[in-house]
Amino acid sequence: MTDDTDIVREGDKPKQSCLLLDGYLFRYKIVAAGKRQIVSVHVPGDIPDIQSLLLSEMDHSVASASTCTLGFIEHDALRNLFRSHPSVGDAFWLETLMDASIYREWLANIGGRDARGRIAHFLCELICRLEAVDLSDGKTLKTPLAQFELGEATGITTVHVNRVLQRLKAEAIVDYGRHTVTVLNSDKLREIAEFEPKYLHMHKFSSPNRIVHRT
Amino acid sequence: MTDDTDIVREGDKPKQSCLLLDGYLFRYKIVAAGKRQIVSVHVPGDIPDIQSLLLSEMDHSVASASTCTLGFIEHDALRNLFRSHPSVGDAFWLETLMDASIYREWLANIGGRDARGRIAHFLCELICRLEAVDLSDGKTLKTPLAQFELGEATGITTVHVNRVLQRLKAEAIVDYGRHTVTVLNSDKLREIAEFEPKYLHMHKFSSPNRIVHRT
DNA sequence: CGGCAGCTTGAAAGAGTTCAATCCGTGTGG
DNA sequence: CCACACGGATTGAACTCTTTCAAGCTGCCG
Repeated sequence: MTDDTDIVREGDKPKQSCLLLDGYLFRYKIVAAGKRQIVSVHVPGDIPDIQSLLLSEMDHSVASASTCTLGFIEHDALRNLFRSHPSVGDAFWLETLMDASIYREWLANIGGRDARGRIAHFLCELICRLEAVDLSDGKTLKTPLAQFELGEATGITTVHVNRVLQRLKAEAIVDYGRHTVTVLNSDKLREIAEFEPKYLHMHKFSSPNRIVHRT
Repeated sequence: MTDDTDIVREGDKPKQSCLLLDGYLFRYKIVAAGKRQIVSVHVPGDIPDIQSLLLSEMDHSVASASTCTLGFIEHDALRNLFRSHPSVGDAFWLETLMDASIYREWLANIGGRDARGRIAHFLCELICRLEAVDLSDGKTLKTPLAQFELGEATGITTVHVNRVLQRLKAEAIVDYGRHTVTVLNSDKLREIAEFEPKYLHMHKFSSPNRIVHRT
């Protein structure tokens, strides 16, 4: 699956869900103004659209943010799986609940912070989630979104995202490169973001992070 | 339960969930800046915190927006209920999914629209949800939030909320009174809001809207 | 070696915020 | 039953963050 390709579109009625194995994915909605709002970003291990299991029609789209690898699981298989193993059902529900928790935090982020804070918070969250699946050492990560997409995720103009990123770099806090994001001063970054990771409910995971079932 | 009282607080580990029978409830988070962000509003029939069933520690607070009536249901009872009746489990999961869908729309709303559009959208959604439970005729509703709270929900300053509301009234679109909100021109309101209710997944409900189990 | 997508830059305009004072409705105590 | 008190609503003016527009730059793919 290559860059910026839709995997499911608003209005679709998928018969399978996907599991992200490698790369980044994001969900977005089109705001009538013609703008696109990215509402979540997904990292390997996530199951970005189990919701289609119960809500037949997609209310948003899912697209790949990078070259990525996905596994597809038929809805029927999923349904059988969690009928016979209630704990699997719980796990899916939990996934949904954690998604919701992240949405709440994003709302607070976009609704309550200025551009600088929003971007810092976005990055803190991503690092945290990547560390949990061993894809970051807390300092470096593969750039998930282009600058303009970062803007679409945080509700900021491309131009302004750019200026904020430049300042963060000049202040030796983060360097948001095209391929790699490098955190230069994570204390400062967290401070700007007022980052408090409790909402990620990370303690739920011990390694191995997830048990994955394929069909 | 009277006005603006916390029902559950961030950090709590509730052993019961509540069902909103009458009045309004909202969830909020404190952004470190000292601001409060309201992340959702609930109307009668909603079960605002089933999530505590699986996510033990609250990552946000729930408060009453008005005098309201609630039913409490023990977690143990809930768990038994949906263990023995899988379809009830589905119903709860569905509730969570619909919440998530609303969060996504709110993100698009706050991230993508200006103050006027945000407020219009907020109102359109509320009316739609209230109509579904026969608490509005589409023109009139009991005011859910004070102006300053409307600001906390949409990420706008009280002062600016006030100015926007004044204009909406002057243009004969909505009259946001202290006790009652009156829609004067719902076509125009929807137009400003670019409102598209698909995300509410309303077709899921036929009357009677919900089957409620008490213990 | 194009050419295009995405990144940069500058200047000007605008939406929304901040601050600070005033008003108003309602509920409370005397 | 009146008067004060307080939370919320209003207003005005100054200010600033963010957007907008528009043009130039750059790295990378074909």
